[in-house]
Amino acid sequence: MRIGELAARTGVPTRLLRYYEEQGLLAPDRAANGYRDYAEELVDRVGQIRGLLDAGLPTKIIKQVLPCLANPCTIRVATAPAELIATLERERDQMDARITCLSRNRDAISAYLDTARRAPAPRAEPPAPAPSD
Amino acid sequence: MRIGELAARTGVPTRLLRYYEEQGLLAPDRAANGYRDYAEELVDRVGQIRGLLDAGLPTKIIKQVLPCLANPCTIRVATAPAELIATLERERDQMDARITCLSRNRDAISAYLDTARRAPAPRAEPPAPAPSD
DNA sequence: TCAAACATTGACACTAATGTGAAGGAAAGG
DNA sequence: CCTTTCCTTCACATTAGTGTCAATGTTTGA
Repeated sequence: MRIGELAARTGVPTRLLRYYEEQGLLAPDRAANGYRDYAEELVDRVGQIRGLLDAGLPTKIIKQVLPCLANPCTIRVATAPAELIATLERERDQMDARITCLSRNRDAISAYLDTARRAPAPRAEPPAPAPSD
Repeated sequence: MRIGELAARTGVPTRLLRYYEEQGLLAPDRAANGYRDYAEELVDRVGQIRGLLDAGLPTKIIKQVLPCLANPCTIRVATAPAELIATLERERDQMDARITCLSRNRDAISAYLDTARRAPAPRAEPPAPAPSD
């Protein structure tokens, strides 16, 4: 499919799809006229890119991670030198840390919301600057 | 304590501590000479800020979230108008999505690492361009 | 067939957010 | 006095994402 259709199906602007390609995250074929030609599975790929970016991973890392996640069944072990393994391990550990931090804070927010909902929302008061507790 | 000590204890450069203050995430007192005077609990606060930033939350949101998470025991319900509640709910949902995405991909990476480790790391081969499966 | 309407291309520049570097000056303390 | 720490301020770096332009390709309808 061409870039317009992919944009429509993923909700990602054409401009951004070209940007991702520039960053090495996508590598569509080219038609004879120079138009990009996206394979069907790139629809999912774009979603995955969006998710990872939104999760805080930089494009440089996503570029390294994507090839390992593209075909879950056909993992390309052959393309994994020790260097990449190390990068992935580092990244996985960072993701673990991120998940932990996010979970903790999400729980804290949830707890706050629970408490706040129990009390009636008052008219806005001046922010209490750390009550002496 | 002064900015240098806080930087030493948190590992966050003084420059960045001033930046966070500029963004409204920290509001240390000032000594007579103009020096910033950080309270003890701001050590933890800085750690929390770093975690949230690394988790992908923008400073603008952290600024709203922090007051609710600062004193887990002394939650300031009074300062939570409906608007803030809505913001927090939105943010919590986004954090949920982020956590889900991160977890999924972390698991995928882990699975890849497991497989890759089972096979000997070969000399780098040309990247297999999506084998037909 | 011709032309208007629309999609795609590369390219340059720009914004917003996070983070750094460095200059120039003032305060603290030996 | 001299060094260290701190102050403000301006500028810069990086990353993700957008705006826009002129040129070319495609589609469609008169």
